[in-house]
Amino acid sequence: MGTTKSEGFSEEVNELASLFKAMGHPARIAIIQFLRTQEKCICTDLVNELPLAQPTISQHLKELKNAGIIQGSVSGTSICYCLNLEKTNVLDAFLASLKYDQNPTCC
Amino acid sequence: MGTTKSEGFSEEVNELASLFKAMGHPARIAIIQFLRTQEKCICTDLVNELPLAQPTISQHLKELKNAGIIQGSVSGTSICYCLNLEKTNVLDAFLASLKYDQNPTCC
DNA sequence: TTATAATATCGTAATATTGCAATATAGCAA
DNA sequence: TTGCTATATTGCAATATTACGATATTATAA
Repeated sequence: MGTTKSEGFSEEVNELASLFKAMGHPARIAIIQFLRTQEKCICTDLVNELPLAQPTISQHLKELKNAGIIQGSVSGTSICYCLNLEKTNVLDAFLASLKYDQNPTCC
Repeated sequence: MGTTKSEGFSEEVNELASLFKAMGHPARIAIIQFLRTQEKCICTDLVNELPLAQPTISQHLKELKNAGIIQGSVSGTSICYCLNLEKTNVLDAFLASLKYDQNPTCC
C-alpha cells in the first residue's frame, strides 16, 4: 500500500484526479499564478519569487509539465514556461458540472 | 522534509492548494461524481460502488469533509453526505481567472 | 437486553512526496 | 578554451499518504 489504487476507476476519473493532484501544492499554485500575471514567461524568476531552492522549483515545474498544465520552450540558456489552458479547462468543466446536476434538497 | 512548505506562500495560495489536493485522488473524484448524480445523498452505497474497503472509503470521506468539499448529516444509523459547492466555487473561480489574464503571445 | 447494521478509528506495512545539497549538463560570452 | 549562467538530475533524509484488517462506536430492531 501507499500506492493509489487506479484500477476500478474510469479513465476520466483517473485523469481528473491526477490533474487535481498536480495542482495540489502551494508552490505549484504559486507558479501557475505567476505565469498568469507575468507578461513574459519565466524560469529563474521563480527562484527569486518562491521560498524554495532551485532544485525544488525545477521539480515542481517538471510535475506541472508532466501533467500538461504548463509548457516549456527552450530559449537560449533559459526556458520559457507558459500555461496550457487545455488541461485546466478539463478541470473547469468538471467543476462546472457539479453546479447543474445537483439536488437542492439534499442533507 | 517530506513536509510541504506553506510558510512564504499566501493564505490564498495555501487554501487553493489544499482544496486541489483534497480532490487529487480517484476515490475522492469518484465520490464527488457519485454525489453529483445520485438523487439522495449516500454512505454505504460507496462501499458497493468503489473498489475500496470500507475503512478506506471512510478515510476519504473524512478528508473531503475536512476540506469542506462535502458535508455529512447524521440520519439514524447512517450518514447522509452531500456536496458543498462553496468550496468548489473557489477552485472554479481560480481556474476561470487563468483564462482572462493570459498573454496570448507566450512561448 | 441482544443482535445487527452503518461508520469510524487504530495500528501498521508499503509506498509516495517533499526539499535540498551536491553535482551534472548545456548554451553563450570572453 | 575558460568561465559563467540557467536549469536539470541524483541521492538522500524526513515525512505524508494509501489501503486495509481488526476493532470500536452508535443507533435502531427484535
